[in-house]
Amino acid sequence: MKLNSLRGMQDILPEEIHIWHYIEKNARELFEIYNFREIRTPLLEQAELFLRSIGEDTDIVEKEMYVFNDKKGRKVALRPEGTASVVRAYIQNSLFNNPSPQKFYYMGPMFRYERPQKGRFRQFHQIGVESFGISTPTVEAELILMLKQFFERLNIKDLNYEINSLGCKKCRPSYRDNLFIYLNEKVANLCNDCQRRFTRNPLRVLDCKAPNCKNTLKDTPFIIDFLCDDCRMHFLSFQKELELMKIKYVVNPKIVRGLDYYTRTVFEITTTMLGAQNAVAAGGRYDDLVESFGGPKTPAAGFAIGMERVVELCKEITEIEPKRPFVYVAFAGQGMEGEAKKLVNMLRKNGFITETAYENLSLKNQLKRADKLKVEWVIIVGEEEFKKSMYKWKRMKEGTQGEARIEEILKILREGN
RNA sequence: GCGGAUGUAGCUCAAAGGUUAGAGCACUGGACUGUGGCUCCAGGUGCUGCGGGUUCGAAUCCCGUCAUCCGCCCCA
Repeated sequence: MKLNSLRGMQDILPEEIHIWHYIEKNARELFEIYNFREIRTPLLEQAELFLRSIGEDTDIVEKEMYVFNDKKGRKVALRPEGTASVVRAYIQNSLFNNPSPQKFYYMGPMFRYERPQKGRFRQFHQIGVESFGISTPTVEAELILMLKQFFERLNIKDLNYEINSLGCKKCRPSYRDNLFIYLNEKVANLCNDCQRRFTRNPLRVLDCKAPNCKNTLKDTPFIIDFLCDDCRMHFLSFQKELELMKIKYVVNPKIVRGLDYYTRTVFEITTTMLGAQNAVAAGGRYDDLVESFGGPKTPAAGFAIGMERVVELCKEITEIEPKRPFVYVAFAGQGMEGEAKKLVNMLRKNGFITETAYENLSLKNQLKRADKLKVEWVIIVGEEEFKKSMYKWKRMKEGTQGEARIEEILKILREGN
């Protein structure tokens, strides 16, 4: 019987792991420059954490979450996103007692039971950040700027920055009422999905891509026209910040987001290069979430980057060389195998990526293997040279070679590194 | 959850119901016992995704199932 990985879950092979390392390294470096620090939270949490943060009516919770009972019958869930866990950890560890802002980043797998597609998997990876304690839109602006620099580092271009405001506890109810009245007149013309959404969560209707619905909803009122004074000011000064930093953006009143905890600012960064799964990063502000979990009233904002999608873009755009062994140690002649082993250990202690023959191969075959491994240098431990305390070195690309003592060999390798 | 396309060697693909299922690349060994790439030779390259059915006979037709891809939905 052949055992395969579960649907939508894939192996990341050494072949492409270097791209992941490259992206992760850039994220760590950059985020730490902005004083975000890494936090690691469990992959498994009480299911209720996500029900209460993301929202019970959302698709994520309703049909995409991996939920099951553990051996004691507790309802647990694999995390479908990162924010809820970080908020939980922030409260549980009383991190709000530390000076504001508290800034965290994380990277790791998330799980959603979705139908797999290009750029969409059941186990996927996100790099995310969360910033707690500051209510001014300078926080969101900093997040966007940091994202922009992140993508610049990776040489990813042609991204669209779209922003919107969802208002707050004060202004959203009046908008919702208004939208309901408006939609009530048109509901007969909407698609089946939208008719369902209309009763469940009217805001979701705005996101529909069906041509007919789009047309019917041309004149739908938008939330940004119903913002309270505070929210409007917040949104305007957010845009001002973006302009100061020369970030090109588009206000897209249709961005609704699939998680209920967002307030005020939301944003999406999209690309046209990945087909239907076009969001590479998204996030927003969630000023009520910490408090709703029993923490002190704490404004907060964050974003998440879709790792697989960024990897895909990197494959198309940048050439990142995978790591290859640097030196191959070959041997020829009586008793040289042991001497070769000593040399291998020595080179490895000196930090060179070293490979060697593990079986008794002809020198020809050893060189053949070295060639296939694409190593830069071969050191041959040969009987004749060994008598003179020398080794033969060979630079594979040029085919040049010579003899040298060990100190010189190390020097040559260091210079060639 | 809905609609569509596709599953043959590690990879890219042939074989239009009829011999023992093929080609290129890759892989392993040899020609070459102290020198890689080139060439030549030899060779695993395989439950034709899996399970049924139709047929004298199925990679080929039908049904189911699983997987992948595309679209919807949703999102990162």
